[in-house]
Amino acid sequence: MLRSIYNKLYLAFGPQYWWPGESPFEVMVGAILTQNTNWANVEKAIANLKRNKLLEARALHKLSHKRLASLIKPAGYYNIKAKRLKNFLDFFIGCYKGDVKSLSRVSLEEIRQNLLLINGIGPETADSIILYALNKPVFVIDAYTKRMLARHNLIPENAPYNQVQKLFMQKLKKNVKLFNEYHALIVRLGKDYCRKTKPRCDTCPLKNV
DNA sequence: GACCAGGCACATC
DNA sequence: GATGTGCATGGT
Repeated sequence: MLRSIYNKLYLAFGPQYWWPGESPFEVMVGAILTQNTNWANVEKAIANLKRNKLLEARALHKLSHKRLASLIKPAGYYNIKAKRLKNFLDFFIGCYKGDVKSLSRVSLEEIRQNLLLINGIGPETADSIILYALNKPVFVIDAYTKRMLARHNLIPENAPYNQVQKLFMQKLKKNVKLFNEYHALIVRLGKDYCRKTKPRCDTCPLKNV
């Protein structure tokens, strides 16, 4: 079932070329900034950082809370996200010197555990970083994923993150490319068809699933 | 003007 | 363990 959903989505939408970011560090920052926020707003915040040449771990870490918050303002929740970025950078620089390669050497399980200890990084943000910045095979679950499965009666509306994740990871081959594309396709589906209100089920590629 | 967006932590019961 | 609330901008 999950495989045939993937096939239908890929057929309908084609490759999505995720994550929309130029470097692993940009992906990490974007993963935090996009929490409960429209991606277009995140892009504005990231553009502000780029314009000031601050899309780099140490440079970002040095900023005052006030400065960082004002730069990421378009992404919303800017005070709390400034703290969350700082918390992540404390870890990333403190333990790995802000070096993606050294973080990548650690096992998926250990990275995930450590990311989840950071205040402000929950399962979706951790898994997005692991999959899209570090290219390790973990499946990212988000609101769209749950909504899609719930609307097809494959999970209850309020199914917990880990349970839904297990569903995908047990049924699919643990493959970075597949996990990358699948989650991106679900987001695409969610934006175009599986919205919270006014879903467009009549023309949805999963209409007969 | 209401509603929503690629969550998460924390308070309260 | 479940349920509710704050955090905030910008597009539809």
